Amino acid sequence: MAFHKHERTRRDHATELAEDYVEAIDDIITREGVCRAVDLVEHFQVTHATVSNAVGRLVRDGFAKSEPYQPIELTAKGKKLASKARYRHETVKRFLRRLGVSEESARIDSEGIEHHVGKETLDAMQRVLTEGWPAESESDPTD
Amino acid sequence: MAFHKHERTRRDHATELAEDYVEAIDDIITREGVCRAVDLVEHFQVTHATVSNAVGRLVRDGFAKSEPYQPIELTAKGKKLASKARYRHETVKRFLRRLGVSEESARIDSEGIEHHVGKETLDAMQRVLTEGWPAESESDPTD
DNA sequence: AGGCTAACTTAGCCGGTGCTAAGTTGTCAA
DNA sequence: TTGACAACTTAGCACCGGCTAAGTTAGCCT
Repeated sequence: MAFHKHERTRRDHATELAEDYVEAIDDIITREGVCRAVDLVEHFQVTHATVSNAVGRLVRDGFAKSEPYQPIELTAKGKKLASKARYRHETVKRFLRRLGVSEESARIDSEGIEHHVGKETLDAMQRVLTEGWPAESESDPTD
Repeated sequence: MAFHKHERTRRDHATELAEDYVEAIDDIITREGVCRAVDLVEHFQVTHATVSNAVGRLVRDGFAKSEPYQPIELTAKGKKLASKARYRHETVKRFLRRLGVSEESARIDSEGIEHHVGKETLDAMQRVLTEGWPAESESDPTD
């Protein structure tokens, strides 16, 4: 076990914003061709100043490239993080839909949940989506 | 819908720490009789100063009572939040276990996830725990 | 060319959550 | 009783992620 009891949760928080941003940037580039700061302002409903700071951190951490007044681009590292985040996001959301949760709730909850889902949980959700629900068992799981 | 696209997630973050703390305090009181700051230091693996700050915020926000060098107590409001948090935590964790996730992963992931689970999702998880998996359906959910 | 407007940046503030270092208080044992 | 140690608080720092206000730049229209 590489983490203390709560270290994972704290580490998640540190990268949450970065994940949300690269995911949004990637989506916007796909949809619009390029991503401007103003698109992120719209998407996250925050001010230009906030976006500017956040993008600055992305650049500092090697996730994005940004020249003043130019569209924002993702580095290879950023693209990789974006696709991982989107996969998680989509999987969680589709799983919640399958669980019977409404589109609206699934959208909202999956945004919060996606950052806290480890590989094992994600795989279990994916398995449900491709193979259906696990067998009912009354007692002691073995793992 | 009362929330902007990302407002819920942001609002969740604001209360996360409070929830984690009241939940821990409640657990420790149940287990040990009283809860001292040093117990929280141990539990969260942070310094005394950090705990002191955090408890100060709990007191300020009406969740806890604290006199210097005395055990920490929860207000009615704090107890209510604690039991709500614990219910969510337990439900999420048991649900993950049922999904086939290991004890270790369920423990870690449920800590992160519990704060982002809305009523509808929580109810759906609870339903699985009491009534088993929902029916398989191939197409268009209606809600 | 000049000027307007929208987009963007920068500076400075706040609160939250972490830290270290230093000071205070309570308690127990000698 | 007093001295040592553990528990706790306080002060001060840093970073994050919001904000407002003010300044800068790009692009377009006349």
